[in-house]
Amino acid sequence: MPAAVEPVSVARRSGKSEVHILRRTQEQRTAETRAALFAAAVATISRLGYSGASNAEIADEAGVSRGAITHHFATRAAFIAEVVRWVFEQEVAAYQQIQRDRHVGTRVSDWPAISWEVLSRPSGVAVLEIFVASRSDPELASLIRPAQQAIEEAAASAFFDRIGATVRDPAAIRLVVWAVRGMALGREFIDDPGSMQASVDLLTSMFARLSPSGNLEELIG
Amino acid sequence: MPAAVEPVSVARRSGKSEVHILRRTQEQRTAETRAALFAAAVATISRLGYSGASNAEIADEAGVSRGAITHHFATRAAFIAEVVRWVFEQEVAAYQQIQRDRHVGTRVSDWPAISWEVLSRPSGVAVLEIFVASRSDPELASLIRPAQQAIEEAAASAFFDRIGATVRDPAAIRLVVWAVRGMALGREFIDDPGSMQASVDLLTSMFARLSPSGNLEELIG
DNA sequence: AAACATACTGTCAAGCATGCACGTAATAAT
DNA sequence: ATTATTACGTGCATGCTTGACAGTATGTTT
Repeated sequence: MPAAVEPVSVARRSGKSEVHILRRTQEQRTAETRAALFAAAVATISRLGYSGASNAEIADEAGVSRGAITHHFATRAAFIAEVVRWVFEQEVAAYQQIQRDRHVGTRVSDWPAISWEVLSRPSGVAVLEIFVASRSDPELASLIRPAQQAIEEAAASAFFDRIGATVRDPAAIRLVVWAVRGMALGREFIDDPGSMQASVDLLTSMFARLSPSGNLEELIG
Repeated sequence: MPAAVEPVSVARRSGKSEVHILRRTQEQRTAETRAALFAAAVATISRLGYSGASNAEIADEAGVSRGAITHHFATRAAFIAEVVRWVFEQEVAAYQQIQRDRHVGTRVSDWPAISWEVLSRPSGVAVLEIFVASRSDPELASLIRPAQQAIEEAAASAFFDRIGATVRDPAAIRLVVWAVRGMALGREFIDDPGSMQASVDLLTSMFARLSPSGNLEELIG
């Protein structure tokens, strides 16, 4: 049936050959579809929660069929693991961009606000949900474990280097990251989500009062 | 078939009637089975994660059949919601017992350690997993919402009353509770789970240094 | 332009979880 | 004792999700 509709790339007859208005290289098609799938996964998990985010839902959100997911990723666990890595890359970039654009991050008291801004976004909460889900999925757990370690080290470097820390005690950074993650998650379950900001501000002010100079030793000493 | 095996309550013939060694009232049977199911739910969620904790797994862990769950709870969501309430009751009791037995809780700097001790237990993490799962289950979400509010108020009272707070600012208590929950969750995903204690200790020392007197105004001021 | 490679779609089978219906065992009531 | 009521076990049916496969469309190479 040559009269079939072509939803995405509209075709026209010009002479004998068909030229497509939207002509993309295979590389572009792959990159765009994968990006759309990653974004759709985050959006769908944010909207429906992890177990509500089936491949069918994600594919619908991305405007493709489930087969596209099957084609690009060997298994669902592999797909989700790549979603995690994609988000991590964006988070690292966001850390750096915030530090650069707003000239913050040189003092430890900047950490809570920066972490909150990055990790409280839908993608941050989505990744946390994936982490929780990985506890019932050994395959997924084994795939995201290395990614988790990588992000932990990347975040640590981004923070420690910025303040010029002499001791790289992970306790402070873990406190900030997981406390902020916990608050981001908790925001989903309280009546007034905006009120969680006050708790973040309190953590920030505690950091600032304990380390006026902004260095880490003063805080952990 | 009178020769059938009776696995739990052994029967003996004495004269014409059968007396059972383990004779419990219906009330006792119900209470014990429900308690076993609650404990089994927590244990199974801790071991396999929420979506790995099917009713079949939980029933196996409790030593009963799936039918027992069906009998006692109208639906799975109702079952899980009662698990949450059961855990909350235990948590409130644990808060009070710790404060009583160890004579702590009169200073805000006691909060992190007490919260950690209670919320980092398997049941605390299990409840958090249930909360996350409720995002994809509207029925479950609507059932645990009131329980969540109740525990929040109960915890607030337990803490505020104990330190004799004049201002009952929820920001501090939310910071502690959700930061601790986040750290308890994070502990499941780092290489050395024991190292999270250092972050809890850091939070504790920050509270102590900012509020040597132990009252809340000093901390949030 | 023809042949090939890659991207994507639609359908099907298998597995698993929940809820339901019915059967059996244990306790309570008469 | 008997009958009733409650507690619990077991098999069936439905719905949903993932993975597999065969087919179609689009892009690339020669």
